[in-house]
Amino acid sequence: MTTRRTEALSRARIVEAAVELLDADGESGLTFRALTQRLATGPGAIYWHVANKGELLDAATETVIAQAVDHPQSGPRDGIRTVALGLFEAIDRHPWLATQLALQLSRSPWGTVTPRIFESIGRQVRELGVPEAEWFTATSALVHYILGAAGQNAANARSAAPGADRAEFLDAVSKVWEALDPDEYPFMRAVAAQMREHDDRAQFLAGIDLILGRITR
Amino acid sequence: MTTRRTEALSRARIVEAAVELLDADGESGLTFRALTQRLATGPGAIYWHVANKGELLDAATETVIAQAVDHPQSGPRDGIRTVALGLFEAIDRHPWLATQLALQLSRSPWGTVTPRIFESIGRQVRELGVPEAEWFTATSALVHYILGAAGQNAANARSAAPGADRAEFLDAVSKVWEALDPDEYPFMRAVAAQMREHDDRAQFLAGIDLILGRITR
DNA sequence: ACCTGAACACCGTTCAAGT
DNA sequence: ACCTGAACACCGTTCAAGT
Repeated sequence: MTTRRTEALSRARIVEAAVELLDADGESGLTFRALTQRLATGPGAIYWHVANKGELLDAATETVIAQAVDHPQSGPRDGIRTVALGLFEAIDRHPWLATQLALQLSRSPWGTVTPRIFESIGRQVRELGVPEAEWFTATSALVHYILGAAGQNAANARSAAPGADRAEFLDAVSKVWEALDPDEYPFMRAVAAQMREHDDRAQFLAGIDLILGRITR
Repeated sequence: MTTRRTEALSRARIVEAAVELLDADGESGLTFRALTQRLATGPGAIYWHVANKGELLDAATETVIAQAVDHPQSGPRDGIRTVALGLFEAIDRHPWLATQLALQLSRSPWGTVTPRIFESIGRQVRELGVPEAEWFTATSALVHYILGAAGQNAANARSAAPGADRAEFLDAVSKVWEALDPDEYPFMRAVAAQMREHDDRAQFLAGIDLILGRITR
């Protein structure tokens, strides 16, 4: 579906098209051929506005994540919950974010998005009254949990049979875990039952509260 | 450097060569051309033993991670520390593991490695006396922290100037953080100083202890 | 059963040329 | 300054053919 070009090409338009492709077809959906077709142009035009594919991916991530990390002012505890849920929802809506953020987090030097997330959480950890020596550690624990758990949730949502409802899907996951070798996987089996009465957001927030509880004792 | 072929090709030999390529040149170093050259064979031969590149990557990950998750028996608290440090070291030695594990964790259904890690940690969480309702949440928090923090450490280690020593590198990171905009990044700046007297393993284990709850809670 | 290697479809990126 | 599009180097994968 080639969109007829109405306005001049721009970095913003290119990034916007990239996000659309990623949302529609996942990471493998973003190619320069698909992009040139959608923008009715040639690869050279895109390279005029964007250095390479990595930069494009970073820009797409930044655009989509920006709103989620805006600092709230409801107090540190709810503030952390709000940012965490914002990231959770963003990743749920754009599953490719999970991979992208994981990659950025394990890259050095960091890009622009990751420090923003750290800053947003870290600032509130500080306000929580955590001793200074633990600021970085506590913030790391929260950020890694948020991004990791949200990514896992998105993967689950993505793999659920399109027509099937949630209960069916959770039941299926639960069955897979229960089918594991009882000698090798006693824990996974024990926890499989919990899968059935599982509310993603509630479960996710329970994790946040658990970590918050430990870091504030 | 083409290794002269002395024994017949096998899945094990292929996976071994894949690990060597990944260790030497990172994720981009593993290509079927490099693999065929190193094994002195053609692509068809490899496809006889391995379904596709994804399966090869999974097998490489599994080989290298297997030892780290072997269950210890020193009691749950030290057991978790041992497994965590084992994963930390494995990721430190094979930095491509960080990306690979993150990808596997945000894939559904899970492969073979991720459930093993969950099982290994989860089993000990249970022994710790954590209430049943929190088993999954606490285990998730630990696993995501372990993999995320270890990945970050590996990225740091990888990007340190080859000749430079650790102190120099940490100083450089610290300077980058201190150079951030004071209005937008007060937290990152405040935490930058801690970077200078930073022991990776100690810092990593402090995170584990923080999530576990200090001492006995 | 196992291996060979040419060929295919597709990718990111470049660049001389146009406006 | 911005865009075009053919061309390049490289990728994972296939498959008819050999042993």
